[in-house]
Amino acid sequence: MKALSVNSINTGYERREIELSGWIDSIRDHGGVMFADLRNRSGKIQLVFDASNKGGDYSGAVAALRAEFVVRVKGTVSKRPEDAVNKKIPTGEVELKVMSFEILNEALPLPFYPGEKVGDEAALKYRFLDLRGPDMMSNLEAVDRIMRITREYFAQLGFWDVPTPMLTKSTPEGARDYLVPSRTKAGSFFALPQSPQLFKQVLMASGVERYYQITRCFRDEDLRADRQPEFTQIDMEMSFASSTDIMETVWDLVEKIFAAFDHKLPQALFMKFEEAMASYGSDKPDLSLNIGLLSDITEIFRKSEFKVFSSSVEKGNKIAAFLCAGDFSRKELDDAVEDAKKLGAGGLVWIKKSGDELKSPVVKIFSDEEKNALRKKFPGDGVIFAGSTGDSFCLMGELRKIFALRRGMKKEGFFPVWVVEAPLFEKNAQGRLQAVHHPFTAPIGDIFADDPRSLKSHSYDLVINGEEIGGGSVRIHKAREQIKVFEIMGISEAEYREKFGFLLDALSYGCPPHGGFALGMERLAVKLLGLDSIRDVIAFPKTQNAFCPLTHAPDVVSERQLRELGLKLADE
RNA sequence: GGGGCGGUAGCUCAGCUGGUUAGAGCGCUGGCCUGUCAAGCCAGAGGUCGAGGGUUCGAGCCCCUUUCGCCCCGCCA
Repeated sequence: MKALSVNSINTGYERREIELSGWIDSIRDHGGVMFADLRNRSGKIQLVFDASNKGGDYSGAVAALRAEFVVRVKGTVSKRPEDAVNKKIPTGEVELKVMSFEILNEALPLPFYPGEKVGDEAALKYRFLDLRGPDMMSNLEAVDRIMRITREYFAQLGFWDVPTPMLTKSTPEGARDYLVPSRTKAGSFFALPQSPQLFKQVLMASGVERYYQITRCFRDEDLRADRQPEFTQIDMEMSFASSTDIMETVWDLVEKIFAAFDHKLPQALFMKFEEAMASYGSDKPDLSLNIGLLSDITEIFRKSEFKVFSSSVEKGNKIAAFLCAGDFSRKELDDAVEDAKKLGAGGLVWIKKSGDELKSPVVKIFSDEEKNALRKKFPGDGVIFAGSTGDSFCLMGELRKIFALRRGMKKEGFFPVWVVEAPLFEKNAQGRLQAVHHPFTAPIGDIFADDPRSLKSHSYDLVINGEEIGGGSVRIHKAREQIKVFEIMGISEAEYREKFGFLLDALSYGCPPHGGFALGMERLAVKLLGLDSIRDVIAFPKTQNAFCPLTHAPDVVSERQLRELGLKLADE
């Protein structure tokens, strides 16, 4: 196959006769001479159909060619006149004097043209046109590059790509499953995997030692800009490895991927989960925000005359506060209070601080002691914002983010951080303990002896600029520890045997210690390319209603298909 | 499940306090034009104003219902 990249055609090709295939991009007919661009995925070059040129077939081209027709052209590369050089394209110094052309396929007038900015509905319905544009084309190339680097990297380290089932078993916790009815076992269902988690652990029990996979995961939950019902994980697991081994292995890959896009990542920081919550109010701290960290000022106001605070503290709430440098107008402060209310706060206290001077409608209620303690907590100038409603750290963390973005307090570049040692359990809405990470995460400490609520885990999430790029952990590799975790979570023996029996079996017959990690490939790509939505790196994404406008999936099926599966639709 | 924004020509959008025949740019069709590259100039075609109902003498505009798209909360171990 002859591979001539359009972009590589330059003056070195002058007077050479070449043949190119591609699409007709912008036609410019001057009457007597017609220009058009030939575009394919490798670039664009100007075609010239000249009436005065022997064999140029100007009138044939004018009559026959339209935008986005697919053609094969033969012609001679020639240098453009000095004053006709186009600096905007790499091939701008040359053009192809077309001697003959063949229309490989015609195109109807298009709803929109490749590269044109168009709304999501049209873009997804005519995705092939959208993808034909240079931006989407380069996004697809970027994803290919990420996957190729990943495969080469893991192969070199002796990781094996072991595919795991797409038709598998529904597991009780986590996201809603996509279900696939079974024909041979009517009334039973497969689930599409939410991740290959259990299979990769079984592979460790099998002695694979080093596994990786670039694989699809499915979760039937509501969509967001960074969430699709199906997405891609770069998944890995290794035996006999410590947290550090795994983080280093993942980090080297992430660095290589960023380097392939000319980004040098700064060394990732390590931050304990606790600190992330205390300083950022989030398990996904955004270190690119140039705004004061959260502070706990609960103790300052525990006995305050300012009842908004003291009575909230009495109810067991904490008071979280941060300092935002710079001045706020009255309107901005009012907006800030509105923001806080929208997030579910009863209100928001603001205190302007300049040197030792504190100004605010509420500051006259504060005692001297309280004022001094505030000055000590926040030595800088600006506005102190404080909130005491419910989960005040989470809420103030959100506000902090909103203000920083609104006021342009965001640093350029990537700020990676490992968030480590998340608690093993948290209380859910029903008051039961559930796993913060997942129930297969190994505890730090003794699951049998220690208070489960105080146990931390061998977990590590990689966060870049406030976005979770991936997460992993060292796993529990002993059956009796795994069983203990299920028990703490209030899962009955019957249930964990039924749902996780195969995992417990695998752990019971000589399973090595192991751990692993999974990167969200699309999220990584979006960060890398500076895009807003993972739809931009997925060739055929779904809308927010999990619908595909291109294929019209999901769709109804025939009565016969349902019958074969032993299914009947409920009325209405 | 909830909050917000939006749906007007093929595409991107404007449309005032409810008032005559709903506009623009791009694209499309035809004509002119020999150096453009988002070509230019002239002319033309193109509309169920997402759908349904209501208020009104009169609705693209107001009200209700519904549907689709986007952003967010819940949810996503």
